[in-house]
This record gives sequence, C-alpha cells and structure tokens, in this order.
Amino acid sequence: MEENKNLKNFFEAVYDIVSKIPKGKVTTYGNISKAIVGNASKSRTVGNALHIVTDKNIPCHRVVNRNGELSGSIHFDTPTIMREFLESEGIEFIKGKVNLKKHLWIP
DNA sequence: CGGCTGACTGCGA
DNA sequence: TTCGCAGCCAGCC
Repeated sequence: MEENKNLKNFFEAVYDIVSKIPKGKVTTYGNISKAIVGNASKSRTVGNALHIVTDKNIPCHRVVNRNGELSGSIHFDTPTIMREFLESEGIEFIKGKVNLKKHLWIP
C-alpha cells in the first residue's frame, strides 16, 4: 500500500499518528516521518507540527528524539511536565531518558 | 520571491 | 551511548 494520501497535509498525518500512540509507549520523530513519507528526512517537520499545535488530544509528550530524550519538553508549560506525564503512564526513565528499548512504539 | 530557523537524523570516532 | 558535523524539508518573516 502507498502512503496515506487521504490526509490534507503532512501535519494532519503527524497528528493522526501521534494520537494513535498507545499509552505507556513512545516513538521518535524519525519513525513518524518514515510512517508518512517512507524516510526520516522530514523528522524536523514532525517536531514543527507538534510545536504549533495546541490540541491536548495529541499526546505529543510521547514523542521523543532518537536518543529517548525529551527534546520537546522545553516547549511545554514547564520542562518537567513531559516527564511527569510519561512516568504516570508507566514509562521508565534511565539517566533522565526514556527507555526506548522497552517502550519504543512504531506505527 | 529569498533566506533563516528548527520539538531531527545518520555517520564516524 | 556520547560528541561533533552536515544534510534535508517545510514553515515563517
């Protein structure tokens, strides 16, 4: 099957995938980009999409970078709220980073 | 229309 | 895994 062309644009696709991330799981910007266009070249655009959005229905706190770091936490109300959310969902943190080995989810 | 920035990634050491 | 460098793409001014 080809990529989802039903969506209006790349941003819509990002929101759609992010909102489907199961509780207790996390994914990376690159994985989302790959799930949409087939490669991680637009990984930065994925982050931009979550940056402009203010919809609380989108669990953007479950999206981290390839190292499992909460690089986007600085854009939240507080730089610690992102980790608090993940911990409350059962995500394990190792040295201040998400345990991708255990909680990584791919679309 | 042109240039800069960014919630990134991949590669090599 | 961590550090540094370069590439890619879309949105914004």
